[in-house]
Amino acid sequence: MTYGSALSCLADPTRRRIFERLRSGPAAVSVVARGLPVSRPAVSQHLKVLKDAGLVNDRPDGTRRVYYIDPDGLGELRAWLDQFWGAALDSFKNDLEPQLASRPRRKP
Amino acid sequence: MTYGSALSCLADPTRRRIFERLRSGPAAVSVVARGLPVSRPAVSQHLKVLKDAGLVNDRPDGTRRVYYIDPDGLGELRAWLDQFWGAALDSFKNDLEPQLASRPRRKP
DNA sequence: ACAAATAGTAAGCATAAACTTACGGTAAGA
DNA sequence: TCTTACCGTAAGTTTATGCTTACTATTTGT
Repeated sequence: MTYGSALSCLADPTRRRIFERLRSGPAAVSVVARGLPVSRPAVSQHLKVLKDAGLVNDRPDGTRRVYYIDPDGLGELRAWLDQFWGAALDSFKNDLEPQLASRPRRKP
Repeated sequence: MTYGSALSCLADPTRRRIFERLRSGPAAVSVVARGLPVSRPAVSQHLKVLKDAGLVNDRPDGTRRVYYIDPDGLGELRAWLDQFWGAALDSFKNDLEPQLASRPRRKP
């Protein structure tokens, strides 16, 4: 259930901004924190959550720590999302009105 | 920013279960509530949130209210997600190591 | 060796939100 | 008409979590 944690992560606006910042390339924690309205420790905590969810990875660089997007986590999320497409969906929406299988009424 | 609310919605496990239940076809509120460990009003509240996010729609059916997945909301979410793919991503991950543009060091 | 820079962690607080029970409202069948 | 089934909303409680301010650790450069 790793897509669950991925969704939890990206539900937070600040975490989304961090993630979108990383889309333009790897960056160290303080670099990411610059331009965000929260403190650097907050960014550290967010990055930890993102990493636990498999959405980012990090790499040491001196005293710095460079974070970058991990496509694997995104892949799982996308795979889960794609389960919701298919012919059935549109046929349902466009009022073909299938007969609602389990529908206990008082009298047939 | 409707993908934001979509992500918030699907971050909740109960809401995900409701959404996945609807994947197998439209269903009334009490039918959805059956098989879930929460009360029926809770399901009603969740469905309202899902509807506000554009992920589901509803249709009256007597005293019942039939909910079904709205592909439009899913589309926006998917479009946002797709922004994170591209050649850049994999080149970043596989240690091609771009030079980290903004990197103030004490001495060059 | 010492100082500076960078980052992670702990403790504490405040807000959001998910759930329950109770109530009101509408549509259908006898 | 009156009863039953179904649904949404209000009020209130509890839990989760995002943020801040310390503090500690590690690495680099002089």
